[in-house]
Amino acid sequence: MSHRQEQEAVATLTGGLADREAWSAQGQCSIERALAVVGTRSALLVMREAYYGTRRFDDFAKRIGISEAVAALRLRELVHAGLLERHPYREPGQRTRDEYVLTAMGRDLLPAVLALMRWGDHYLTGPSGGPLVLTHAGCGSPVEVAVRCESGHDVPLNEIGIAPSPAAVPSAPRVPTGDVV
Amino acid sequence: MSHRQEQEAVATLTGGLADREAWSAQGQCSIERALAVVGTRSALLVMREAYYGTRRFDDFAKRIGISEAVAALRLRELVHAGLLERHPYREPGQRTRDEYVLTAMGRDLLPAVLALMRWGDHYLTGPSGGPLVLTHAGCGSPVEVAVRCESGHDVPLNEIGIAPSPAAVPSAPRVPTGDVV
DNA sequence: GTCCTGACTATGTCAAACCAGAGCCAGGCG
DNA sequence: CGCCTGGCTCTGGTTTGACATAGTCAGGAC
Repeated sequence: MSHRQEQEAVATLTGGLADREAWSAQGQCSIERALAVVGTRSALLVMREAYYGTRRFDDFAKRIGISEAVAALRLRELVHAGLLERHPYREPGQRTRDEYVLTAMGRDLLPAVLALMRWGDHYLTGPSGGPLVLTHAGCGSPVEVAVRCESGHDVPLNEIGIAPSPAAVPSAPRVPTGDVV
Repeated sequence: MSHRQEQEAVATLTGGLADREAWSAQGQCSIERALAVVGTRSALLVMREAYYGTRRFDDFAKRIGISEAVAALRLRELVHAGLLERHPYREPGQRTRDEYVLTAMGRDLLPAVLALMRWGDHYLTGPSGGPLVLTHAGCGSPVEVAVRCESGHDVPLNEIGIAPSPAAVPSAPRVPTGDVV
């Protein structure tokens, strides 16, 4: 069943994973877990609006173009999942309101959303690209999403190796949440 | 309605976008377009399997854990959208079959899927991280997804500037001399 | 007080996503 | 020739996502 498949797969499965009859990514896969949280259209669009700076309930609903019922539901879920936090605030002379602000967890999803956006720019729009251009505020160059390794090499997509996590091995250097910004 | 919002937004809206009452990302947004293609759980999981090297109909259904009806539907959609190609092949001594292989368009979605996976590893699993480790085949270091600019700088998430694309905005704000920000 | 606005909640409906199980067709094998 | 396997399609049903409309509730403005 797996004759020429390995050659042309994007990633290379190693360390016992190569026998695809022997395992399934089902259940514990991080992609599935992520999709359980932000796997709906409206959830990702809520995050998009949050990145653009939207904080208030009505604005989310209006700017995304979803009903208030859906906005309420989605915001509640995202707060519960930890991507957003809800807290009261008050503008001078106004009553207290609730606003929804990004947490570190929510901010760190941005690369995934950006990657999706860049892909859409490239393949799903006309030759002019997408409607928005993202630039590095420091230098003005366009922003891109790159796959690379921690040694700093750019990693071509066909040079990715996948191995089972060394769960039994003493913990590799792990960034303790929240400093990536 | 936009008082203190700009300060704490992740990205900075520029070039006329700052007035959020005046525009909406609705409709032309590349994120929305991308979601129209891979916005379902099963679509992204099909892509995941394709990255792992899966090519055959039954294997997609079995390894993802979706019904064959859904697999058939999703594969047809992804072929139609251009992420996969279907072509016949035959193993020696076997009858001809169809296989589904990634196109460039499909391969280029990998960074988005990887970013999602890394995020899931980080925030949705225990301290040991996700079940799979991705490494650069060349050097063995773990793979990560980075946001950076074309000049090569790493771009902290709060240093992203967003401007209307000079080509794609029909009315309103002109940004004449290249990139402002 | 009454009004008005922002932030929701409630109700009822429709479509899409998914599942389980049965059926169907092509073609190599015995 | 009939069997079996791979690769689907069909039927029928549930769950989830979304919409539109209407209602509630708190609290500053008047």
